[in-house]
Amino acid sequence: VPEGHTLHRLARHLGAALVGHAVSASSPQGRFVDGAARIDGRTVARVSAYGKHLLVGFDGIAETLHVHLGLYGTFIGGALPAPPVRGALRLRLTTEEQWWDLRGPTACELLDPEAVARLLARLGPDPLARRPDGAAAIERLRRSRTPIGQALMDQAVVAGIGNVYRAELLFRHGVDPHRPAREVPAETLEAMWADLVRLMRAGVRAGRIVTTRPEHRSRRGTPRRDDAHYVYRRTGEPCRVCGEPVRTAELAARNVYWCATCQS
DNA sequence: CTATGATGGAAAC
DNA sequence: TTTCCCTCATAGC
Repeated sequence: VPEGHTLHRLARHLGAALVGHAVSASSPQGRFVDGAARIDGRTVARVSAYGKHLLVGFDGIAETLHVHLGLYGTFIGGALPAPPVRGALRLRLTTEEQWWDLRGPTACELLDPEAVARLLARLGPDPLARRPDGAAAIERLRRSRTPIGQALMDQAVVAGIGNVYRAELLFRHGVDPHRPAREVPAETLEAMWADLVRLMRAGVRAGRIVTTRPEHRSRRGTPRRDDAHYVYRRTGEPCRVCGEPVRTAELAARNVYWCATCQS
């Protein structure tokens, strides 16, 4: 589920496995052969995530590996021996101990420092940054005439939110996704940001998105997947708070889910 | 087993 | 506005 939490979790795991280690790099699929050759044998210097973007730096070259998983990319690894190469394997990295396979990414490329700077410059504040800049994010929302459900998905406004966090955050604060962002009270936006930081940090820790409060789940203990969300992908099912059927519509080219009673 | 749609975003039209 | 990336969880047979 590659929203921002997935990328930050991945950066943490990749960093622990690769930083300080030399990697062998190959592109069995054939679409990143030159890039793989450029990093093959080099030592990984740093791994970081910005919004939904992953950056990997290497000793000895100025370029940075940039990965964006898109809608269905995966980057998974484990202890050697590596599994047999299968299907469209864009990039395989191995150390003496571990393998990491990248499949189906939207972006897998080497960027020079200027391109990295341009990439970061077009991203809004990341709730998962070490020092999240809520004031800047709220300022961007307050200037936006677009529906808040659309503005939240704009990576130049907030970096790392995807369709699940959008729907769930708006539900938790009783805000209709179609409401113009600038009409949402400042105190609501501030509460939303603080909540978003908490939710996404929990998402990094758990490796999944859980937004329901315990009292709104059908059972106690660790929520099952069908108990983890208030509205996301629950079209027609009863709202966990008021019982009204959850609605769906298209907003920012994606399905948005909301409760018309709880969110106004 | 196959069919479907999905958490995203850039490029092509 | 449409296409593409070509994975993976889930639903249905």
